[in-house]
Amino acid sequence: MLPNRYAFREAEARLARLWSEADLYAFDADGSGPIFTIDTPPPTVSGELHLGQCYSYTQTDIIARYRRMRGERVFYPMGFDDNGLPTERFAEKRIGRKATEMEHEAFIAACRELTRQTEDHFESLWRRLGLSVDWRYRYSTVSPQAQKVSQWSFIQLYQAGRAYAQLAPALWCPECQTAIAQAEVDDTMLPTLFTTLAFRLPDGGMLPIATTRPELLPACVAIFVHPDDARYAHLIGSMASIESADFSDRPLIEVPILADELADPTKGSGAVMCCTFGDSTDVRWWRTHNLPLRAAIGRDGRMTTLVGPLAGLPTAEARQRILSLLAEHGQILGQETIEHTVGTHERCGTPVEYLHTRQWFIRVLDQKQRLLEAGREVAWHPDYMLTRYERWVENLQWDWCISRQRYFGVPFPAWTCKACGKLQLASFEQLPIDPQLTAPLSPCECGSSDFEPETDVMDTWATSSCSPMIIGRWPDDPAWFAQHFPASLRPQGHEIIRAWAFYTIVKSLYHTGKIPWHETMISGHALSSERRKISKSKGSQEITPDEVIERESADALRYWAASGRTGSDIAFSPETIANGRRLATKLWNASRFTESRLQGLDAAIASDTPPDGLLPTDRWLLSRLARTIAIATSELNRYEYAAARGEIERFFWSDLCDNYLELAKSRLYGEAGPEQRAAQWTLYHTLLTVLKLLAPYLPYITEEIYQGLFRQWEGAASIHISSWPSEHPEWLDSEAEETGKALLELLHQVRRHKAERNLSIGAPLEALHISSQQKALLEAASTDIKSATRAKEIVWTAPGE
RNA sequence: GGGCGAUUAGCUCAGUUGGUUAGAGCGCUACCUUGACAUGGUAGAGGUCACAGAUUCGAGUUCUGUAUCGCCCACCA
Repeated sequence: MLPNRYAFREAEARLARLWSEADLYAFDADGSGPIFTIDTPPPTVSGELHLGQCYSYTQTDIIARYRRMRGERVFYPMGFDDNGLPTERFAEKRIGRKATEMEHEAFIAACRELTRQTEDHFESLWRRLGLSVDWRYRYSTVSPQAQKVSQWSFIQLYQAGRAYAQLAPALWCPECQTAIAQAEVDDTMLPTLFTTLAFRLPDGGMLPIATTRPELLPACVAIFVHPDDARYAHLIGSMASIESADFSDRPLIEVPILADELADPTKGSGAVMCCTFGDSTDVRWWRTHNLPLRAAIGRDGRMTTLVGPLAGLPTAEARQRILSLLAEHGQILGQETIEHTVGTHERCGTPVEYLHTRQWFIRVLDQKQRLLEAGREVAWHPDYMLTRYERWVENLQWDWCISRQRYFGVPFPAWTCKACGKLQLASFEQLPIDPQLTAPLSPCECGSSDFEPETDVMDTWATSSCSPMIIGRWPDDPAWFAQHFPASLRPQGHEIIRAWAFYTIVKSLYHTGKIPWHETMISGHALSSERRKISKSKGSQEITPDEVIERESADALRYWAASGRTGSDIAFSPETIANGRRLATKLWNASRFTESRLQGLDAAIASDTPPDGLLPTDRWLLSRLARTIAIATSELNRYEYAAARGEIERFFWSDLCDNYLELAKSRLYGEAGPEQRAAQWTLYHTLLTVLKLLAPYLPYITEEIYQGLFRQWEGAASIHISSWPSEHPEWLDSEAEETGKALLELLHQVRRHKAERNLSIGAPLEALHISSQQKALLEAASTDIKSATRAKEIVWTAPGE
């Protein structure tokens, strides 16, 4: 017997244990049937999981559960992205010391221990949330296997000429002392002193130049004006200069005045310094105009010897000193404070610089067309997300920089020969390898065995972009790889289409010539109640997933996560969570009622074959159910989980509970006989179907009811490995639906009649006068009409009477 | 500045190819302890579908423009 109350805390914990012990979600490698492989996003191990992640991971789980019930062999692994800068910063924060202040080995060991603990914690939350992951396949991007894949990928790309090292201007974070990718740069509004400097012209005239970076003056290599700017047209080609003996290695900075479209006549004086490098325009000009390189800022963010006596100062201090020196010499024409956006490193908030360093790149610029075609081969849900990918690819400016000057990451598996400078790659058998700890297997072609190991590590994207290959066991297990690559589905957030989706497509295309997955489901963000992105909102006032689960149940949290259209952002909503709770309670009570009315339940009721003598009411409900199944199925096929859920709920709440149960009550309470059996059969199968339809959303309550009420009659050990309801076109019955509509209208009128007279809905009626065109249809449902209206007698009158 | 989305009831959201009085839940009002459920039920109030044009017999739905918000990118002298 189902108890009166559903105690979710006890039940959810117990069921989660049960599923785990039964390996319920184990991938069946030897079975038959189509394989559905999910290229799960490995959450970054850089803090706690937040509600935003519960939001998107639940959506994926709903799809996984749906597919599993459809008979597909779902391969649903889970990974954790636990190397690279984000994890290092997380570790530094937890340890309270910086990586640069520790022994290399000790820092790595601390990172490993911390990530292991954190990942165990993540796993327990995911289990509690009910994610139907096959935990035997938990992976981590810093694991030996993932490192091996990542290093082998690099070696392959290098040998194919697609990876190369180059001295190049790269975005650099002086705080983290590493190159970073475009994708890691945030815009921050900062107040800045905007200073106008006086450059001298050959004719003795003066040229005003406005700048926010006066400390880069020693790195100034040119001045640019717009070719159409009448004020300066006559100056193009001549030189401008400024005295700089106090703060530069050259006493006079003298640079050419050049013309370029990118100079904006409306900004500052219309003439602008080009320094190597202040911003990306400088980089562009440096390239297109073949300008010399003068690096005023070093890797540590301090000034180089280019600034003469000021060498070694941090940039901010150098700026102050240079400004006061310029002021002393009367070289400042004006100053104002402005607000402007500065590129900052998203991990630490430090303004980024462009430095000329040796970095590893993967060539992508020459493959835009192929990458666009590949993107179009993937089915995007929702489809407009493809456009974001296309715009990103079309607007790519640089090749993909994959190297980082950090510690806890995947090393580049290579050494450089000190004698001849040739790069030596590790051999496959050596992988994974740290070239700083292990030497090459053979000497260099030139005969020397004196090698300089690579000290860089790869950016996290370089490894996480291999996720379909990591879960596909590339290249060690070709049979497995053939089964799981391309993967069926990549779920991910829309903000990283340009990063994760793009990089994954790049790698997949370069290594296999194929797209990495057939479909991708893009999720939106969960926003806090103030409509800010949850992962970015600061402070501890934010409610945690554990709290919500403890207070409201995992089912209720999942219910919220399945609201809203696929891909759209949604605000955290306690009201929606409460609705989830209500739905669970309603399911529980409807099931208890069903259980009580199905005493003496037998195999015939549980069988798929309906008994003879279904009443119009039964046939109406079944017809509505058939439509609900069809709609829910087609919505889930197009990854619109919320639309599917809405349809199921409407059917359950309104058709089944509010109407059918009231109509069928007297049959269910009344005498045994064909009419009662018809109602029992209808109720049994309708409730079971509703539970199955809701099982992907509310895995706990549906399982609890299934175990208590249905398992003994159904074959499956768990609702989650039972079969998804088939569509039953034979239940569609337009005549019964007509009757149903008439019945509902009748019920509505009777209920209004009672409400207007402040009568209880159960108040008996002496006689119910029905005047309807559909008398013939309704008459067959007399028993049920009396049941729902409590009419003692029905009097049929002709329409118009 | 560019791209993509959003703007519908007090709140959170649906509205698939343009077609009769625009939907749901919450909240609100009134009533009902009815033999599953008061974590319930019934009935009801509440919207000039951001704004301005255009196309059409007909526009929440298509087009153009404007405003506001979000994400992404660019700019950032």
